[in-house]
Amino acid sequence: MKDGKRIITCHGPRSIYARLFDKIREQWPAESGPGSDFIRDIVQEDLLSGRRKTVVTRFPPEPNGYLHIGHAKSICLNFGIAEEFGGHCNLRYDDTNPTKESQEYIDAIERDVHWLGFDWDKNLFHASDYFEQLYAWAEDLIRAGKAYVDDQTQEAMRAARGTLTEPGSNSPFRDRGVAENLDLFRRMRSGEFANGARVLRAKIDMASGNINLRDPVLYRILHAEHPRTGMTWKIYPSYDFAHGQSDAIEGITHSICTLEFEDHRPLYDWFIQNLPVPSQPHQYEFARLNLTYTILSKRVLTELVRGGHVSGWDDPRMPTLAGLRRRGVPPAAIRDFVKRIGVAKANSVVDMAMLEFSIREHLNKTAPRRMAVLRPLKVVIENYPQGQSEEVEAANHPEDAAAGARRIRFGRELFIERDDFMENPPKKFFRLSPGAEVRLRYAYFITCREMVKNAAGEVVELRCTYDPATRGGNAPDGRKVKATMHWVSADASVPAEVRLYNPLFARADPDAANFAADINPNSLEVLRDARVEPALAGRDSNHAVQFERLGYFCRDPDSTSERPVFNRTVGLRDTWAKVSGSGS
RNA sequence: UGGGGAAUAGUUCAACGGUAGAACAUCGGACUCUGACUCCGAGAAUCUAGGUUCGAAUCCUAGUUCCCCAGCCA
Repeated sequence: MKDGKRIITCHGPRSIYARLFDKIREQWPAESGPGSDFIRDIVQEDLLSGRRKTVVTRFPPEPNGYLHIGHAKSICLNFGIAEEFGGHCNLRYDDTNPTKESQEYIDAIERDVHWLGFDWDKNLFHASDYFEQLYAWAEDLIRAGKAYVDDQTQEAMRAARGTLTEPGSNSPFRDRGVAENLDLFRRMRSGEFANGARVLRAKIDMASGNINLRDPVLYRILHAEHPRTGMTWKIYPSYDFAHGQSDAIEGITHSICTLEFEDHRPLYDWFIQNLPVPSQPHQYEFARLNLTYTILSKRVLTELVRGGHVSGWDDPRMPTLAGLRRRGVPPAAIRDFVKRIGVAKANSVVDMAMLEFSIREHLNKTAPRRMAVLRPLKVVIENYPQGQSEEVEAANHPEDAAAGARRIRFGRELFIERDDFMENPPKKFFRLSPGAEVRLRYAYFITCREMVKNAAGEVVELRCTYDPATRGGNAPDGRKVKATMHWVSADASVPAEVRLYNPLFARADPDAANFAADINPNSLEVLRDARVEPALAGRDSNHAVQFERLGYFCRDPDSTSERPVFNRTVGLRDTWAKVSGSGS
């Protein structure tokens, strides 16, 4: 604290607000930390000022694909705000386009939102729940002379819409009488006309600088089966005509969406003002999530799946929630990540390293430690008695004694990691090399005496000696080794398949328009000869584990009882790889 | 050349006329039976030019750059 320091406090309305904010915070304490952003500020002020008595939000996916981590940002925002301010959040399907939607996606969305850790309780809705009401409102608009049936072809409509810099021109059908409009619209509903024959349009302003206001389409004819309403409807409302009104019906107070809808807001408001809706929702926009080395676009993700570039929506390389789940990413890590990146209106690309940090941070605390050797190199302990073996004790978690310990079989023949041996080690390499002594974790110090090579000159086996006095991993004479290495017993270990994942795209900034060119050919590496300690073999659980010194892994559903398959969720930070320049 | 938005360390987000701060990343160091974790430290930013003000990232003016919009997609 400095002497003579004076802070000129701001009197007037601000300080009053500051006190009120404190009060609000007491009343609605955020779960962990104050977590604030411009949207939460708006919500707070609305509650303070009395403009709103309560907060109701909604997460409104269209069931035309799987949810990805970008949706997680929206889910955490909408459900999070509702929770923090004592309101509720609806799950609402924006199911207004039956040609793109399916039950598979509906099921996947519910599974994924639940998995992420949110619950809509009874508040599950569909835009299709409101089709009848929306239709009635459309007729209201027609009666008020604010909507008309347009017979123009799609091409003619496009031509008459004008361009970004030139105004559009009125449709020749714009001034049709109310009776004729009503008759035509009802016949559209009854299925009398073919797809594309006519549309219902709002009569707003063909010269507006905002193209969304140039007589937007309210209804189009679609003879298609809807996952929920079947063949009942032959016409379907557009997004613009359905969304705000659905919000109003549900009593949504804060309708939070992404930036690209910013210039739909005037249209959103136009409907709210011109229709007898039961409430007055407002729309707010935030910047969607972008991540380096991936593409968060349903279109691209769909093509990745359909084009066979990945094994499915839940391929562990996919940024989908299903993919992240299969990859072994804990939902809590995703929530933490979303909290860290914040919410703002500036377009941004978040470094994938931030996601990885959240994942590691969570897994470090929760994942039991195990030993596994990905690329085995055989080690024979020459001075270890033939035909004998013993058990050593290994802690399940170094920072959590309550996690207990397990016993691991040690014997004359072992496997170590191929990367942990170098015949001609560089200076900073302090693992195993000819003549060097290292510790086998929880077991003994061993020294490499001899290499066995095959005809090609490759090292296929190491002949070592151990120091029986170092049992448990400590030398009674106090001598130190520079490396501690993981290992498994040759006999008492289980063969496993391990799948290593690298970024799906080779560039930090892949081109969504031509994504195939940027796909990383080495995004998946399958190791078929891995060996894991037996404790890992039997378990059905897909709980995350740490393979010591390697990374966090989880059991893949492709596992069989005799052959487990593990996915690498994320590697450990690897300072050595940086120093040596050898990635893996 | 229309309309709507956004510009702060490498990245993401704070700072709401009064000391530009955090996290991730990067680089050092300590510790270590995981080259992990943890701990300590360092470098690193207000788009530009004017103006208002005792004082500007914040207000004003003019510019620059980037993003979105011309589906009967959402």
